Amino acid sequence: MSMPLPSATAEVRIHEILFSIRQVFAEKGFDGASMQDLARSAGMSVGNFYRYFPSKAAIVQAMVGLDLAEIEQDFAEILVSSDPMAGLRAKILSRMTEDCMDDGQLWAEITAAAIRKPEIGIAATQMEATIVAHLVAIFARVTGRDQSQAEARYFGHCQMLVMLAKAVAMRTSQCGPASPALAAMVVQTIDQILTEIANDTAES
Amino acid sequence: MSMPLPSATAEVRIHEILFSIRQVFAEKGFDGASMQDLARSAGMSVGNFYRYFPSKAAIVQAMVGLDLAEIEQDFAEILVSSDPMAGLRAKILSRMTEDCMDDGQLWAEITAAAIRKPEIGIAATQMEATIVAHLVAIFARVTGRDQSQAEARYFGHCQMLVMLAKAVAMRTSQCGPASPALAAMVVQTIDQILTEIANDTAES
DNA sequence: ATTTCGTGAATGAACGTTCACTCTCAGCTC
DNA sequence: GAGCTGAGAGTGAACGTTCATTCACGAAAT
Repeated sequence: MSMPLPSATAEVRIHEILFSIRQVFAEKGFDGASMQDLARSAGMSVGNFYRYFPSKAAIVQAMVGLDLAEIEQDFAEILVSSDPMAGLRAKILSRMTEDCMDDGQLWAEITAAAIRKPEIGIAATQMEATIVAHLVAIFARVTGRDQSQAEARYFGHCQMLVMLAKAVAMRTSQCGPASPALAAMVVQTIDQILTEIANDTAES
Repeated sequence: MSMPLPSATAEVRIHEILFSIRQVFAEKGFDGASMQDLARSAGMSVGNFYRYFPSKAAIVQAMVGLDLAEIEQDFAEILVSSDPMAGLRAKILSRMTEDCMDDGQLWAEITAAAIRKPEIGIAATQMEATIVAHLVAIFARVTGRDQSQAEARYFGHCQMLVMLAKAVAMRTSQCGPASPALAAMVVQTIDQILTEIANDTAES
């Protein structure tokens, strides 16, 4: 479809491909999207496509990796900001309302595929672990505890936050934007988790 | 594979087929499971299989319908019990620990397929609506409000509960049983939703 | 001159679906 | 009872399509 763009290095090229493929994968699913479909959406021939990704699972792995990199950047910004807790809250809420429509669909597919293909499952599990680790780091900073103490205390909170965010995204892509009543419940739950942690600062 | 069993009516037969198919669908996914696979698992030929289900989507629709019927029976028992709130809580928690391993996998597949195939999406949406309606009925009874008032007040709570239950089931099938910390968070959140409603009884 | 980037036809397997067919058995006539 | 009938349950080969993957080959770039 799109002109190949005379662009730079192979890694950049892979990013471009992943970006242009994204929607096809979300719309047709892991098994539903054929290599022919994907190659066409990437604006290249099948043969050439295989030079970039040796298998379908590799595509998903790369896509997860890309999403993770993006999220890690968000976390980096939040961690060094003056009010990490507020920044985190804003990020979570914006994730839920902003780009969900596409992302939720994709996550539903990845979640389903993760259970079947071990390689995808590993990537997905690793992603959650990484996010949780970043959340723990933020909470450690906010409460003034060290990393391991924060992990022991807030591990469940972090997992809960991740699960909630994913669930909302998936629901949104299936049913359309959440009803105000549901949105209110979600926000309330998140706020409660966050304030419970914020009020749990270590005495000096 | 299995002897045809001399069993009764066509409807019963369909239940048997759905039961024996379930696992294949969960393991291979909507597109991944072929009609040949499914027919073999049902212990019959492809041709005969098509006499029971005209398409793959029809299978999922029937499967959702069966699950819904089962859930409706659970709700019926809860509604007439002496302490519906406790019964409901027990049911939700048992759903999350008991049969999740298989069910979560299946729900991940259905959720993903629901976004792609409108017919499946409709069935899934209807299922959620039905469950929410039953929850509203229980909360109406517990708080002594009428149906429409209960709906206006607790719609978000109900949707939240359904979303949470689904999310936990899907997570369990992907990562194994939730960590104690996460389980505690989930239970806490559910209990909070339920007690918030229980404390909101209408003054007489 | 060699590596990289690109093509798209070819291949063989597997797919969803159809179809012509068999088998079984209850109900009917004689 | 013997013989016919037509409907329901079941079969599996066959059809046309699409799939993932490969490959022989051309164009550009170093």
